Amino acid sequence: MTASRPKSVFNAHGHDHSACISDALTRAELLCNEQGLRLTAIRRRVLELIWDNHRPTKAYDLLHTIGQERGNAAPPTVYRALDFLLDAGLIHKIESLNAFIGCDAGHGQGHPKFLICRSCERVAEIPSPEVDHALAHEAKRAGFKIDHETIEIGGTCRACASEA
Amino acid sequence: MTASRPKSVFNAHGHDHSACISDALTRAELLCNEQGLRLTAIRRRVLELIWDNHRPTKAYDLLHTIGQERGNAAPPTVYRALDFLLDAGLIHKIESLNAFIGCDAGHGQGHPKFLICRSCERVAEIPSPEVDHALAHEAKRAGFKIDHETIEIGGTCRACASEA
DNA sequence: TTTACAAATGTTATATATTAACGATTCGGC
DNA sequence: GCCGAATCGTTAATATATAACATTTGTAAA
Repeated sequence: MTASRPKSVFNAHGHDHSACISDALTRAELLCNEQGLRLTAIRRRVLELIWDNHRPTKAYDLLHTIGQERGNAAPPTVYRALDFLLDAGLIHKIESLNAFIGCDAGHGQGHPKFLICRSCERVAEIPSPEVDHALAHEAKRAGFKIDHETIEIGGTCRACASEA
Repeated sequence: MTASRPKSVFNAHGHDHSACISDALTRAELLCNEQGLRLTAIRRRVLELIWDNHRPTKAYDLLHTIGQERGNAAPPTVYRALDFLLDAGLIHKIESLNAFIGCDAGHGQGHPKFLICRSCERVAEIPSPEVDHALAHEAKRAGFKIDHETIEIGGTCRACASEA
């Protein structure tokens, strides 16, 4: 919980990102302790690699890195760790990119929603009770019971727009 | 533009689906004529196969069908047709399923949004100015310029819920 | 109408993404 | 220490998608 944490990942120039990583790992350990889950070495390392930056990470990038570090790693090594982290709510999958991003709990109580900058490739998780409410309203109108929401907004962040 | 067209694809029992298909193909031809695009035999057939029902269609299902019909077909055959139809706005990709659905223009002026029933696998394209407005508001707050929205809501439709 | 260029398609190969299946190991409770 | 469950190693298969280059076709200018 460092003062240098940026308000938005889109203004992340020179922020103390090591704090993001260590905070995420600390939160993961707390959550696993609370829930009796085992944050094994592989799982922890995968989470750490995903938090290496604020860009979504691809499964095969993880596979290559883990493979180099351990001398061996097959796809299931990575996908099992990803499944665990997804189930634990520690990461999210970005469907439109086939990639994974650390959960920073920025969605609050609602479903996660993402702003994805196509220029810097950073992804911000945003809360929006307004969007949640509007979608709940649409679902109710259609008699549709919502289980899961995939909300991924692609575009250009403020920082990249002002650079252009 | 047939009277038997259902209000929702979730209440599509016994509707005259051939009208859905022919309407979609007619609209495609009009749009291509207007815009100077070429709706070739392969592209037209792929669009027709996607409109075969109101469920998302996978690329390799198309590949197998086209392959049988033509005696030959490699992945690029299908993916190039899909790219064309996507660019023309005639189909949408459902990112969370890696599958494709015909555009029925049900999103009106806004970005497309989908209700996806996990039980009957039907997909409904819904308009929602309310959701569009809420997302535009969030984007403005973040200084984010929206290019594209992926909004895919998974759950259970009314018809499937009442069957259970 | 021939030529020439661009668009579309054919073809081969490969990269990326994901899961199945089964054996070996390790962890935690008894 | 023993046992069952969870985790991991390993091999293989399946699913999704793109790169690269050759060939053909459509179209419009010369």
